[in-house]
Amino acid sequence: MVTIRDVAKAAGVSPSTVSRCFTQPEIVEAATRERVLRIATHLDYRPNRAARGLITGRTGNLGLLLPDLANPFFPSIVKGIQHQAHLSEYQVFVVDTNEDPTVELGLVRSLAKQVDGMILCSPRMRPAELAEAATISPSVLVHRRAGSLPSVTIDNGDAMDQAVDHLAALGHQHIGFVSGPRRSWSGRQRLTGIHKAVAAHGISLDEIGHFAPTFDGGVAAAEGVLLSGVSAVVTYNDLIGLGLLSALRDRGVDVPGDISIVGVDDIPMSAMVQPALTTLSVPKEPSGRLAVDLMLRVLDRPSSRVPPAESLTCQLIVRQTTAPPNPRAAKRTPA
Amino acid sequence: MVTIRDVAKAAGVSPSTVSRCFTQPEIVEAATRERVLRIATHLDYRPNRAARGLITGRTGNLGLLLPDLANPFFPSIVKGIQHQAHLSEYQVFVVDTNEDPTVELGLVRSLAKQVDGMILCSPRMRPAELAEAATISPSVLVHRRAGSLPSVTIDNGDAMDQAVDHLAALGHQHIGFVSGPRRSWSGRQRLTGIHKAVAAHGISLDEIGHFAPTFDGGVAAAEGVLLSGVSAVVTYNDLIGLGLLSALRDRGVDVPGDISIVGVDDIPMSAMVQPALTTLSVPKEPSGRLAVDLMLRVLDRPSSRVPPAESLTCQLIVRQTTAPPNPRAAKRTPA
DNA sequence: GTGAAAGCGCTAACAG
DNA sequence: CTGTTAGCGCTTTCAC
Repeated sequence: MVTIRDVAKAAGVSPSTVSRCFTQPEIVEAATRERVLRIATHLDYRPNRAARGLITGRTGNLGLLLPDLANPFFPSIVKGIQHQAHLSEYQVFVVDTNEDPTVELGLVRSLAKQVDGMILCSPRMRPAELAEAATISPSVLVHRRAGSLPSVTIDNGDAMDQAVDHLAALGHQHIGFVSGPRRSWSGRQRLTGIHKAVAAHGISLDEIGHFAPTFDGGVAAAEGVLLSGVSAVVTYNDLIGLGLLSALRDRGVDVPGDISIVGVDDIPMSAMVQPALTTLSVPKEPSGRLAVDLMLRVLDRPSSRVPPAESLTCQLIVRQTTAPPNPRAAKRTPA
Repeated sequence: MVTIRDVAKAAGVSPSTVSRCFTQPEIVEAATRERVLRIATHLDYRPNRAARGLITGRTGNLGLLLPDLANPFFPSIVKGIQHQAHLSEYQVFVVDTNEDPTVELGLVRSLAKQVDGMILCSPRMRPAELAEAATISPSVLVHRRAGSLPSVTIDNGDAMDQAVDHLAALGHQHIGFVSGPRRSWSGRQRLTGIHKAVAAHGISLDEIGHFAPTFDGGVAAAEGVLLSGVSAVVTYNDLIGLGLLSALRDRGVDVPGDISIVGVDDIPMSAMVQPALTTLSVPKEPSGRLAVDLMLRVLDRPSSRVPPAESLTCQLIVRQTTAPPNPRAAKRTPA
């Protein structure tokens, strides 16, 4: 392993000078800098970040906590985060909590020493725990807001507006919202959002159950949707929408003929399925990038008050699971 | 931040003793050990792994390189790797190369100092580069074999046997293999495997193009499949199979009525689509866990010759995209 | 503008 | 069994 001393010796300077060439290049004389850098390259010298971190207190690492990497919604976010982190020479530790809220805080603790900050993506822990996590390590929240912690979220209210506008324009008068996990921050946002949107249009809304945010959750929702007599639903996320779509078709219910479906997320699957799912596309890589930006800003001036919350807007993608309501369906739904 | 000295002072012992309590508990007297550990817990002391690494030369981190986290095949592997790594108190740096072979080696270099070893998952680099990577950091390969590097792969030959057995039993006489990236190690394995399998059954095989291992790649493959006149195909992976399925249906070709499809991987989507894709399920989390085991074994005794290559077997999952050949289809295919 | 010295938190000889 | 000493690779005062 080639150390800073090897470079120093080869360049005929002191280790301090070599160090400065990397950390504050401008304060070392151009000529020596060139020489040192050239020799460093030639020797394939790479600063040991752990050693550097020991003294600077900065590791150059970021931690990323997320509930389930196998949920197709998350990989794109991870990619966005990684991309942006690498631009600033940060590495990222990814930790999958397997949807278990009880391990989250412990993981933050065990990672704290090795990272400069944590990005908590859709964390399931309670607000008080979140506040504690932020105490342990500088944290930024993704897809959630809590206290005055920095966060990047999406505008769920606007998203619901778009969904309801679309459905109302198609002629739907009675729609449903298939909700996800009871404790999901986004879920609550979407629920209150759709209530408002629906009121503005003077159409009626049914809340349908709480279901796991998975394909199987959507399958389980089918019965409730049918019983409610709605002509269209917005689902908590695409996975539920896809499961619902599949279960409905299995029962001979036509989509969008009998029931329209709008999902949220725009996961890759939604475009691949037939009929392709109409959905609200939430910016994924951008969210990730923004989260890193926020993190870096926080790290740069820990005390100063940075804009703590960024909000991104979703985009409605009309595909094949939405259409005007079927008159027959209306008959099934006596007002 | 509480250091080893704080604990030492509070316990009335030297830092070395505290250190030993964590690294070699058995050599310190039971009574003192208890006391030290209790105080450490009470103070919420956690060893600084970077500082430890500086002297032991072991970081407690593993690096994981993979081509594309958004490919639904990889998340499960990552989960398996993480799970097993955490059991041994290892953290893992995940790096997504965006399918760019040219950056792989560089990433290995830049990560080398911060990890004890690298897990290279479906690496796209050339064998010589792979050898070089292994020089830089202890490496284990996943889904690829090269030289005598430790690796965990799947038995592609057996997988192709299973696929062809299934298709032959159904009565297919002329099948196709839709191949993926030209330089994929697994792809070559599967190709030679299916040639053998087909020969054993006395049925004929068409190789159809090289396509990107994506849904769109599968869409692009549809024309070639139709032109070839085969009554069934095995695709390089599920994503291609799914794209093909979709494109075929768009053209009014019935699956499995007119053409049967067998994929490889068993990604979540394959079970969710209608008709659900018959596929060869490759063990994903187990592969990941095994890779970590191998890594740890290598790290424990770097010199000794460990069993370098583990091979896992796939399991055929018969779903709805395979059926006996349609007589009409046979007409389209004059022998 | 550059070097010498000190020390980040920890472990590894080496004594005792 | 435990304490002392030295030093991992690096950055950072502080002199010069």
